[in-house]
Amino acid sequence: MVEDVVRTLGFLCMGSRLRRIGERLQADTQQVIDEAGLSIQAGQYPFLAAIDRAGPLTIGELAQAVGITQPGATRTTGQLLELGYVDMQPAPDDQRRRLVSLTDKGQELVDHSKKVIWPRIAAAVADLCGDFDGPILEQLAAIEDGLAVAPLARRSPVKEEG
Amino acid sequence: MVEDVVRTLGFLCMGSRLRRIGERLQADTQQVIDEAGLSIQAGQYPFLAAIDRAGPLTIGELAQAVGITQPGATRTTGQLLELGYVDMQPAPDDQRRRLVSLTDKGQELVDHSKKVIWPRIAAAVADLCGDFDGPILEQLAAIEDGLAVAPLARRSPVKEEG
DNA sequence: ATTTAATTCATAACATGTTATATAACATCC
DNA sequence: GGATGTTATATAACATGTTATGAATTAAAT
Repeated sequence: MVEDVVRTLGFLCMGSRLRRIGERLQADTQQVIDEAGLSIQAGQYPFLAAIDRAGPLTIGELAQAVGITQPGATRTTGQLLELGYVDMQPAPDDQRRRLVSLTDKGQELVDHSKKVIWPRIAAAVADLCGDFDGPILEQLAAIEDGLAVAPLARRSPVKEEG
Repeated sequence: MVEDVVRTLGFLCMGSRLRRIGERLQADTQQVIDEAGLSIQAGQYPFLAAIDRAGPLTIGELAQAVGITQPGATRTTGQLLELGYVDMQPAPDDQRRRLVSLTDKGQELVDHSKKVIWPRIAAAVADLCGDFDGPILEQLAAIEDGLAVAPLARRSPVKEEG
């Protein structure tokens, strides 16, 4: 059995490790979704949830809401259009913006998911994470806030001045 | 300003969120590496570190060590070969296995990184994460162990039996 | 008012993960 | 000891993130 270096190296490989765990969690989440017979990707859910919460959003707002870049939001929105879960139309006051809204089918999926799938996923993840003393969600929030305040490159830099 | 749904939804979007933070951390790490004038990708470091710690490893062992699948290990090893940091030769006893070892150039990079870059990155990440009460590395270990014991789909499932 | 700059989304090219599958080498079993 | 299965790696196809850049529309400026 080979040593898990990412784990061994601790803070040094924190980025790789978070990504790795995130990918694993999302794959597991996908399994729950698939077992429920829903045809949607785990990564597409936050888009629907964002529109459900805030009403129709533009591509740029969706990107912000789910925390990815605009081209990623464009692509996923295109997929959701194909699937018939969202509709898109130019904003009346600004032809550059595209307002993305839920279709009836999309709203139904969201409503059903809120009742059946999302609580189950949240409970399973809480079961996985929540039993430890430190409240991990708050820690993640603090990390995100910390990164916004100062990126790694500005933290504990090598002393360059005398 | 648009609400950050991934953050708002908490445990439900834990996978997306960990991935997102991991990507951000790795991008930041890359910046530190670039500023130090080293020509290597952040994601390639764990491979070199694994060989440095354990001695020559096969492709499969590397995949295990860094926690990705074998095709990913094959690709990254190919890149490290191109860069001249590793060398590859068939295992003497089993021609299917390829033993990947550090070249002199690779060993120099590792030695230099251990002195100059890695401590800096680890310190910066610790600065970012370490100040909160819960020891996040232990929590991540517990999450990984928990996933190995039972995937999400087997946690808090919908009651199907009576 | 026409030119210039800024904004919004789309698209291309790339990075790096995945799954599925092919190929070569080793192991096993009558 | 040759057929059959298993294992290790490579490769193809895909998923989903990124950066860089182009096209259309709006805003600003002289």
